[in-house]
Amino acid sequence: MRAAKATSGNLFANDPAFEVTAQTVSVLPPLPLAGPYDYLVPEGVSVAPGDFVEIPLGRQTQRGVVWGDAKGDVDPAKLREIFGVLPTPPMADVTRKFIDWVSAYTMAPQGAVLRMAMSVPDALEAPKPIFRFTLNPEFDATSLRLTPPRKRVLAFLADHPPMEQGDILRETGAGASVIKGLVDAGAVQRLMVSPPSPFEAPDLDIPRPDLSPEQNEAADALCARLDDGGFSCTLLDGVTGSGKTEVYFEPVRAALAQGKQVVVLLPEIALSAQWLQRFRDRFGVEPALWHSEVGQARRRDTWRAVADGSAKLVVGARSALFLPYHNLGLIVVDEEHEHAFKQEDGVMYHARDMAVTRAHLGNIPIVLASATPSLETLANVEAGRYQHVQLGSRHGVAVLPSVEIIDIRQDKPQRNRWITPTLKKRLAETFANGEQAMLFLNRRGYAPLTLCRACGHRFQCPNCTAWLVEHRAWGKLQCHHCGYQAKAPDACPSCGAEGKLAPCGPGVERLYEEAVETFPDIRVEVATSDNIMGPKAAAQLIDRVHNHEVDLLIGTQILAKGYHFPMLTLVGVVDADLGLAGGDLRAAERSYQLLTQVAGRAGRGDRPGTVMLQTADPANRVIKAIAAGDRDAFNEVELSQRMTHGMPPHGRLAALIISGKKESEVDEAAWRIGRVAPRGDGLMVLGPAPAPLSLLRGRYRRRFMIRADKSVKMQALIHDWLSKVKTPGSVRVQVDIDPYSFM
DNA sequence: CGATCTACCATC
DNA sequence: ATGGTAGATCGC
Repeated sequence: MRAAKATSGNLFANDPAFEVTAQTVSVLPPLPLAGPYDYLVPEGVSVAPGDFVEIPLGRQTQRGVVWGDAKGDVDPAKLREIFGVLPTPPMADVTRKFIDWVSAYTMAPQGAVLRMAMSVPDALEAPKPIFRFTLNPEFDATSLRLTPPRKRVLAFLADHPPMEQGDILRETGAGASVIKGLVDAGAVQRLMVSPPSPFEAPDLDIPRPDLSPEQNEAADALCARLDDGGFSCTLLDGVTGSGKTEVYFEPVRAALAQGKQVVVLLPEIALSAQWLQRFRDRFGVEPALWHSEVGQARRRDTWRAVADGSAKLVVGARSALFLPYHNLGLIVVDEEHEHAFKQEDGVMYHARDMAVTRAHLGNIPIVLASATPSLETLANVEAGRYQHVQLGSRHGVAVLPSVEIIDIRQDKPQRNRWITPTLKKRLAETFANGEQAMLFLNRRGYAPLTLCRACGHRFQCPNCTAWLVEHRAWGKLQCHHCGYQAKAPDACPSCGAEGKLAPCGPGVERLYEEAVETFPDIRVEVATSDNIMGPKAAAQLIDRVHNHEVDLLIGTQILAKGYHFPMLTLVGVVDADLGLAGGDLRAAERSYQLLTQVAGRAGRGDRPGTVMLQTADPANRVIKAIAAGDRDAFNEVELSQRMTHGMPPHGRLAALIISGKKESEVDEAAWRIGRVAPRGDGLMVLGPAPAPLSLLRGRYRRRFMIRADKSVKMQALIHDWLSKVKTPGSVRVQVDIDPYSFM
């Protein structure tokens, strides 16, 4: 506990109804309560907003953050005293404002948002001190019995700064008892020091790498935004391979040179080993990483180092936005169009949008980078709210791949085969030239559906409205929504027929089988989230492809990320139509982005690349736009379609998800909510409808969709709506502002 | 009829 | 989140 500071005012001082002498404050614990609670501050202790405090709550001890003045809306007799102030640097004002803003926007309780900023309870404890040893200058050595180990230790300490025990032992070969003996004798002093930050300061003297004139111009433009000071949002827009990363490293360096902290948000950071290498090359150190795979102790150290300002550079997934920055000077959101930035459970927020708000509140610049910017961001550029920095050409000599369309209705693969004759021929040529190829199919497992040819039985997940996917490698049937697994049976569980179970449709495992059969002499590897787990596996795979130990890489969307394989010249998209169906608002946009990213894998070295799209609908506007390489045309059509339907970015969307274990209760609650649905101009409420996954993880689900004009106050509207209905506790009502998933 | 389970409610 | 409480359900 920290010692008391000077005392500040008293809230009830000017209210004659209360004779309260003690200071009172409101404290927010990281719990989904309605809001902060009021507490008394003990005599002699003073707290300020942002302080981390320990408080009694019910019969337990909780931690929370002093949020501000007491609200005074509860009986003063109920107030309890704060236990004390924790030895943690106080949370910055801007962080608290940000949490309030996110809470108001997402309609999640403030405490639920705070929980994301206090995700490491251990970090609030004082860090464990470490001990260092040095010579005692006042010690009279004449009476000391000098053994050889003692001599070595004393000599070592004489020409070194204070050292930790482990280092001394290693360097001198002495035992721990030698040091203890010297300390007891008074010859050596034990100093208690706070542990050094585990994060080295970035090296700002590494010169700017050789950038193209265009890259230099873009980098200077971004640095200028930083020099201007204040909030700005800039879209860094460049095709894959144009060197966006190296460009935004320059404003990062500039912000660091101002002594500020910087955060770079990446989607699926765990797999970006190549990005980290580029980072190391530019800044000479490891950044502070923040994502779900960082271990407990490292998390704690990182949280602390961010809070005390010693971690200057944070690279992380969306949750890194909620770290307790001390002095944040720049935010970068790379691959800003990625849907992985949208959190779909707990507090439902879009990290890119929240990042823009965070920059706004902090009065600092933010850079959004993408080769395929989201329509939302493009609309903001068009409206003049965001600035636009464009990188037109690929860096170095690489040229953009040519895109060819294969009409699978004309150019048919054999039965239960998925590679068309044309693609097969091109693959053969590629291997003959000693080059590499990639087949992209966004479907894990062997086959997406298994059915019985005798009785028509289909294997369905017991917890979800979804088919079980066969994973032949594991001998399992698996649900991709809830993780349910069952052993793949030989006989049909419905009719008992043996050997009648048939896989339907392709997955990457099945494609692998076909590839090996078709090209027996080439080396094929499969890459999906099932076998590439964590950064090490990803790095190893990248090495094997780089060293040309792999000729053909087959995989799902984890291959779409920005890996750089110079010898990869052919990309085959096995089913370009996947993801276009489904009636999802962003299906076309997402498909365009994904296929463009995949196409960007081809021909990044000095050899030109080719992308072949297999489709049953060559006239589709998404397919045509990719083939033509015409992003603007695609976006224009897509934006005008959204406009006519009042969809984002022109209008606003929200979803209500009503779920529970008992279907009848869920239906009842959904019906009652639907009965009092708001109506009005510029507003449309659809529902209740069974969600596409009407049963998910054992919970029945119904959905409402609210579409509103920009002028409608969506949150207030939903708040009023839901306050009119009381739903039983067994039914959960979730609000999803700006939904991305329509399942 | 007491033991156990569960829905609901409050926590400053 | 977490722990308490008042009914509901369970077991004998």
